[in-house]
Amino acid sequence: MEPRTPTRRTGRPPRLSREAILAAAQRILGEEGADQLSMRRLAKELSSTPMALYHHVRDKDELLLLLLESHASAFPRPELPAEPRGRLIAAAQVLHDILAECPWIVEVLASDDLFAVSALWIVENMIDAAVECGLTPEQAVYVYRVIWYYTAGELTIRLGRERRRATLDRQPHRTQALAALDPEVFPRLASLASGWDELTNTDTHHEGLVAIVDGLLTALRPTA
Amino acid sequence: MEPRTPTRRTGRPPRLSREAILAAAQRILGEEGADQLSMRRLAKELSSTPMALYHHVRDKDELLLLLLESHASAFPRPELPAEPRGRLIAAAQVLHDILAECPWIVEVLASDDLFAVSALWIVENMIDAAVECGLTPEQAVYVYRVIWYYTAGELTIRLGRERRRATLDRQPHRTQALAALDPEVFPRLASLASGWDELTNTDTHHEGLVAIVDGLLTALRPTA
DNA sequence: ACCTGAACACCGTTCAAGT
DNA sequence: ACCTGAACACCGTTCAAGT
Repeated sequence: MEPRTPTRRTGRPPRLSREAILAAAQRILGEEGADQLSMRRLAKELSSTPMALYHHVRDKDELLLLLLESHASAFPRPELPAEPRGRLIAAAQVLHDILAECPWIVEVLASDDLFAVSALWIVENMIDAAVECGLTPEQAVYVYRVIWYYTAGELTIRLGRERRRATLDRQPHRTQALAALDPEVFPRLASLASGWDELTNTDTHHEGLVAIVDGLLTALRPTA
Repeated sequence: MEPRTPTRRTGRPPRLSREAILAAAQRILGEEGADQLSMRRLAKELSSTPMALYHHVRDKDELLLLLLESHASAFPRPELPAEPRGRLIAAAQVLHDILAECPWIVEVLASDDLFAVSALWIVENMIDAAVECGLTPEQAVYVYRVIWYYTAGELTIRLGRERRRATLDRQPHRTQALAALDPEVFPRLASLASGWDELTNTDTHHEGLVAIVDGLLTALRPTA
């Protein structure tokens, strides 16, 4: 009379799982960098074949989005200020901080400017805060987009720098190219040449973000 | 007594040339898109072999930079306003307009945030205008960088959209994903869902740029 | 149901040889 | 000097077959 356990399995028991695949992918990402993460390399890491992976993820893009998803959901979710301008800035900052640890995802995200669901609360907060700042919903989306472009750009260039570091910097450095410029036609660039690398390597994301938010708010807000 | 012509050629006469290679590359770019431009495809276009190309360009990156170079130098160079804020904005706008026609270059440019020499006058003008706005050279470079990130981000996402269009849009659209959100936890996103695509497809680069410039100037400028 | 092997249709680039 | 062919060391993905 005892019924057969309803969750009876059929077929071969799985050797791989999404979790195992994601864990292996994270290992490669951490130890060898995003450029080394290929379906073939990942299969090797799991002592499996490339094709076995396609039983657990639809394609490589889905794999990358799953990685972002797990990274974003593990990220500590900070208290946001109640005051709208501060909330907008703080939310945008979290967005940046989450993605700064996986800039390789921007290439995937760029295809359609949207996100992992576990990061959607950030977008919601940004738009809501912008509306509370006195903007229309349409303007709020526009503010969100400008900030997203800024963030995506910073990440793209961050990724480029990382790649460059990985390729061991054998190419002539930009400082030299700048120093070689004719100071008659490029006075500013020529005089800045020696300090260029230092200037462009400093992290100024946050100040830029604040300035952008304030610029947008003053441009759009009805002058009360 | 007549000396032998000093430019006497030795060896085999060239069948390929940089110009021919660049022209063919531009043809592929225009007709089939940036994704189709590979060294092998380019060789085929020229009825040659992939390896013949390496006699005229160092590698694929150099080829892409040469393409940018020729594109940028052909671009009409507009009069810039004398007034510094306007000049800063106008220069940044040209930068954007030049690159908007070849967003695929951003991946290459991103490796080190610098340019084709025939676009350097823009950077020079941006930094010079920022200094004339009352900023220090260091602040001016920082302003340039924020604008460059914004521009690079817009281009990256533009490229993504183009790629998406090329892959024939067979994936479920974001509007659906947004509409499926719980309006209790994502009230803003849920209510915007139906208009999302339209809102995110409109070109708002210029307004964003102006707002960013003004935001940066008010944040940095000594309150006179 | 889950996994394997071989194959397809590509990449960028190096190297040794040909004219 | 300029070009070719074959090869190296990869990609993501599909398809037919195995257990």
